[in-house]
Amino acid sequence: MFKDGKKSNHILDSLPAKERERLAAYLELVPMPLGAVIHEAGAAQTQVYFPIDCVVSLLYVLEDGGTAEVAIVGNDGLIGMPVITGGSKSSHRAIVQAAGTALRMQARNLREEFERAGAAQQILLRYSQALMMQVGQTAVCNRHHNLDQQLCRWLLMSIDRLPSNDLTMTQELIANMLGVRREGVTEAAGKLQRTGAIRYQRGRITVLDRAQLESLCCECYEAVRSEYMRLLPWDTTAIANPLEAN
Amino acid sequence: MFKDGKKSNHILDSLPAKERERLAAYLELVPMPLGAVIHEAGAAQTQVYFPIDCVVSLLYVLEDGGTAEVAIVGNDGLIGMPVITGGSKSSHRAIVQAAGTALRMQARNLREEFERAGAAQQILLRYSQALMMQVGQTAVCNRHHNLDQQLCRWLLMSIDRLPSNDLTMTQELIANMLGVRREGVTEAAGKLQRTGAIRYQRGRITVLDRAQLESLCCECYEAVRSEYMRLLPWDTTAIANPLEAN
DNA sequence: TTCGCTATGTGCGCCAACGTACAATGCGGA
DNA sequence: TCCGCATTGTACGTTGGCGCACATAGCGAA
Repeated sequence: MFKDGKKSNHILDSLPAKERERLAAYLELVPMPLGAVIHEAGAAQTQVYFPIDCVVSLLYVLEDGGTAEVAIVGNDGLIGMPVITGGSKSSHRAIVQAAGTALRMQARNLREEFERAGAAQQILLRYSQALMMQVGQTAVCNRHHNLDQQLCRWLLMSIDRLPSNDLTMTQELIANMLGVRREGVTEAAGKLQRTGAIRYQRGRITVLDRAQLESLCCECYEAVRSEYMRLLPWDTTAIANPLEAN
Repeated sequence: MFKDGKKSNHILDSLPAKERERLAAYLELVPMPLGAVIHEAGAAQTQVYFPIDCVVSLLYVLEDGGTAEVAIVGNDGLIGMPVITGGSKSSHRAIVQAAGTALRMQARNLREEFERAGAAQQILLRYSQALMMQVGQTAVCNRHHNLDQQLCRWLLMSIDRLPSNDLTMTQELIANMLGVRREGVTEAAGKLQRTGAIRYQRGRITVLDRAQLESLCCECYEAVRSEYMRLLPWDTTAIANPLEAN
């Protein structure tokens, strides 16, 4: 779905040629190393990032140090919505969960493009709705679904945004994202490995049987996926007139 | 905080006189009866609502009928963000949790005002950021905090958006909102009643000791409250130049 | 090769919330 | 006044995830 072989960002790809070229002048390809904190919670965001082949998590950090992921962003979106919405700061830490590259630009340049009220504005607004839905689904999933299901959802959402089926990620880090114990992840991942759905060795996870993950997963994965497809049909033929595509 | 004695909606109040008058022509005062479904999940939203003295919940309904609230909206916000963001439909059911009144207008009229790119656009975008933060905090809270804490948060958020400290609400309905068992709410509410924080009788809850609720509550309540204050300083003196108020 | 560190495996008691069942209570209408 | 129903109270076994403790196993540097 999000995985398309092309190394690009769907938000940028969806723009008409003129807008895309205008933004291209500001864009800079930057490496996104594993674990890098792209934006700290509460800090003003001066730059925005369009992931190409990396995955970034939006994480909330509690006073006691506990963490919980509220959303995953890959080449389907961008990091830096508060730049658009005007609040400038976010309450969430943006941290690189899978290394790769992204296109970066100054926040003010994106803000200017948004204010032109063209296709970019339309697409950015739709993305904000998609992101809101994803965050809401995280809330629902946290309430109602068990760790096994949530791990499947998380794995699927992650590899959907990456060029391969491999993740470089320890169980400890996955536990931080899901806001659960590391031992719980070990147990859930062990089940998946025994049934052949995944394989893992010391910080490297490979999804072997995607269909099995989908069948074990809760409905949240598909709900978010289909809402992203509805709101952001990044297939360029479908985006011709996004307003009709609702 | 949100509770100010005035019967009004903070989004509308924050608008400069010209914008407010322009919108006033489209606004219609409507009753919001308890339990009314203002918008069903997946249906196109043709009207938007600015609550005055009612509270509306955004609820996600799972395939098995389970529910979970993702956000609470009162006179601090509006129902109908998808109208602005362009997706038109929402995945959440909007249901009246506390009866009262709201101002209603046609979606297209709000959309037009948004497209003028004036103060209304700025405020609506900031509201979308505040709402996003609230939804994210629901996710975090669902993951890390127990029912006692969540009930306190829920009660505080609700009465903050109402003119009095009374709620007409059965424990059964609260359980639906929090996505937990009714018996669990009975137990948690029983504790609060024994310590004198609240009083309740058959579908009517009165908050007696707000400070006690705050002390029993998790950090999520205050985190959301302060983010709303930062993004939407609806005190008209503070809103004079919202862009500087970030 | 060996050592040291990081990652994973496993076991245990504990607790919050669950599902279920049923009792008690109070409000409103006949 | 009394009945019926919605609401609240209580109990009991089950379960998923927690906190803790410690064992095992790979990988990389010396």
